[in-house]
Amino acid sequence: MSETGAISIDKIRGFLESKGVKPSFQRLKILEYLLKHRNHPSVDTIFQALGDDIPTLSKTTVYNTLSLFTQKGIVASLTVVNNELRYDVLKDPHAHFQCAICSRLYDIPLKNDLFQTDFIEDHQVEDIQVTFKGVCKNCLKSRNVLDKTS
Amino acid sequence: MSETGAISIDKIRGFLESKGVKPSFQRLKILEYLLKHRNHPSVDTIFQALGDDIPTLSKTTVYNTLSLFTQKGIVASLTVVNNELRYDVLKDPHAHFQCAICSRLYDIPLKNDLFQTDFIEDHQVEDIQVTFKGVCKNCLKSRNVLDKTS
DNA sequence: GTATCTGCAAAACATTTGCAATTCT
DNA sequence: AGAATTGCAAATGTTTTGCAGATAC
Repeated sequence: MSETGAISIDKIRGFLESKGVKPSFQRLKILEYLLKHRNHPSVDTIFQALGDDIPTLSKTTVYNTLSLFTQKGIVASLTVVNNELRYDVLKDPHAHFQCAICSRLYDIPLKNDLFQTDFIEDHQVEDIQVTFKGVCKNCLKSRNVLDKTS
Repeated sequence: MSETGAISIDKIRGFLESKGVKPSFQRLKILEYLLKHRNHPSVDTIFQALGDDIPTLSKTTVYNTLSLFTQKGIVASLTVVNNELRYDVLKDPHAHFQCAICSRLYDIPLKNDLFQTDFIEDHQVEDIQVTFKGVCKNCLKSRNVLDKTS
């Protein structure tokens, strides 16, 4: 497993405090999880994953914490997959690619300057979400295998 | 009310048949509604609106029909607003602008050629959704009024 | 007459809300 | 003790499923 975002609990605590959020154990663990797993987890995924560390954890707390984080600009809830909220730690603006087959979400860097606009058609733009849908490289590979064998 | 897409029932019937969908009364009415109201209605909106024409209509049928249409590539379900599915008749690729205040959805034409790509990072792209979020011109106006009076 | 389509009722989910118990200082 | 946080249980809202009745060819 990739441990890309291995950040110390102390740094996370400091970060939360700097954002005006009291760093409770639950909040620390949830943010740590989000930083470690950059695959846009759902509330349920987070809840399941933290169950081992925090046996008394309630799903309500996960909901509460994520909406607090959203308010404070720490995470963003994004384009819904299968009617459930997915969360993303805020970082450089990027697009998402969602596979129609395995429904995995990938991050796509956005180099294009289309997204520098502050106004479109008199509307004031504050956020941009770009989602590509299609078949991801993994599923393309499996599909090719099938094509060959059939 | 704008009646932009006034298309005859016969044309709609022919279109459905060409897509391999049997043109039942319910299906005709639902597609007619989608063509006439290009404001990304929710299942409930469609259900309410057609209640007059089809008193026996069931919400299940609206769900069934829309997922059939989605399968057949006639409509696309899109980025969820307030956790409900919204539907769009397929037409030229375009972006959406969602107002954070009144939560209205606007269509934004996409002229940029960023979206001609068939592949990004080895993924095969079949659909692109671009959603801008912010404050729409109407709400900007009201906000300005408030600013002046306060 | 058989396939398909429709629609009611119930079930399955995700999310929110009310409130009591817990924790922190 | 007082304020904030947590978590259970119930409520809400959307979507799905099972199945019986209606409809179409």
